[in-house]
Amino acid sequence: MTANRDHSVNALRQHFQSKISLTPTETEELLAAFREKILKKKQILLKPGQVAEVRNYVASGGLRAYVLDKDGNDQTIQFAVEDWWISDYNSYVTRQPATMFVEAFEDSIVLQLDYETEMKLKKSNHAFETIFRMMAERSAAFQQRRIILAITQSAQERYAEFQKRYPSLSHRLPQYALATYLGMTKEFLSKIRNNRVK
Amino acid sequence: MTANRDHSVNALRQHFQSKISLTPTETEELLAAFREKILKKKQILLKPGQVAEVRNYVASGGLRAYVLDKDGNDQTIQFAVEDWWISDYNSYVTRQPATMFVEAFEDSIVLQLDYETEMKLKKSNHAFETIFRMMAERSAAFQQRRIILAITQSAQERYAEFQKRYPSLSHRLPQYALATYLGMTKEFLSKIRNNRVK
DNA sequence: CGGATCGTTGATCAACTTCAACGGTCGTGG
DNA sequence: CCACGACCGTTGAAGTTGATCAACGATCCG
Repeated sequence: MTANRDHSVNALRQHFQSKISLTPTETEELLAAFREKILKKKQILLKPGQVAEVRNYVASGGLRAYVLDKDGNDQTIQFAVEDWWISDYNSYVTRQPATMFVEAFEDSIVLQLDYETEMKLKKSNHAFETIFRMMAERSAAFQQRRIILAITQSAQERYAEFQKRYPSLSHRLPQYALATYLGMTKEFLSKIRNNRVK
Repeated sequence: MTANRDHSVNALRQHFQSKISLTPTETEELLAAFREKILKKKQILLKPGQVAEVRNYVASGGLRAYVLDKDGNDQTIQFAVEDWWISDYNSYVTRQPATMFVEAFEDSIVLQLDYETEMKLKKSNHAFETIFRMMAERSAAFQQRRIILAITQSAQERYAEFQKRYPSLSHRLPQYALATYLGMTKEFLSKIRNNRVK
């Protein structure tokens, strides 16, 4: 649906414009490389074993990435809602098989950029290379902050911190997924939320 | 000492050559941007509150990055030995004050690249931009793997995994530092190592 | 040689998990 | 449009992992 795609692409245009200055021609060339994909809740974009062929910009809705631990429980590693990116980044970058699932937890619309196209863009234009460099830097810095939180804070502190930083998300995300993202069980998160922890 | 610097720079030259193909001229231009710094054990390169002005390539020795938690205990976030990089990456990239200490745990030699110089290099040459993009990508992918380990494994499994991946490091690092890196206390790591855990 | 630093060990304790049972809600097929 | 099952969150009891505390031993370095 074209109206749909226009709407999504406008969001992505805004996203890029807020990060770096591109000429109108460059901006449109970059945007033209993305393909829209519409997802139903529970729809899976990527499974372990597959190589992540695309990176996904979330135009609307929400997705999460998770792994299965040895007991078969899923452990959420990453969330993405509007204006965020998601993929098995390690797989996308190294071309190794993914270890994560990527799944929509709401009906969603994503804009996908595939690896080969991204490579060509980066090669063709210094400014594009800069954009992806900045995205990787932001991602690395973000993850490092997460590691610090995970190592230094208690379960309650991690939840409080998340609530403070993402007030709207803390209600919007499935609770079982948020719990494992924060490194605890769904039962314990439920107790924290209801002040039932000793 | 020039002989020293030659030796360090050779290591870094190797490092870059293994990653991307540069012309000899480009390689030397890049290497010339680094300054050697000699560190004694316990010497501190960066403290919280300062902006990280440089990224450090470890030519010899070993460093770690750590934060102080609310009880004043240090928690190791990152290690770097020969051929690795270290800094408060978040601070370096965002120009915000650091939250971490960066400290040598052995006598070390690092090659430092300061932020402004790096910016100029990246602007001046598409190939340099590519190098730093690749470094950021590797860093992001690495950290994501660490988050997965932290969330899905028990203390003993995390230690076993570390031992397997970095057999030499698991003996070389100060044990109290390795313990917090793996998200446990030094006492508990000691018990794991000596099979004293229940 | 002497003090500081680092690792070790055991006893106790706290944080968090596991397990099991239940209630509410949502969406899907009849 | 209703009914039923699946899914999700909640609660409490019991269990486990790993932290804390304290004391001691070893080692390193000045």
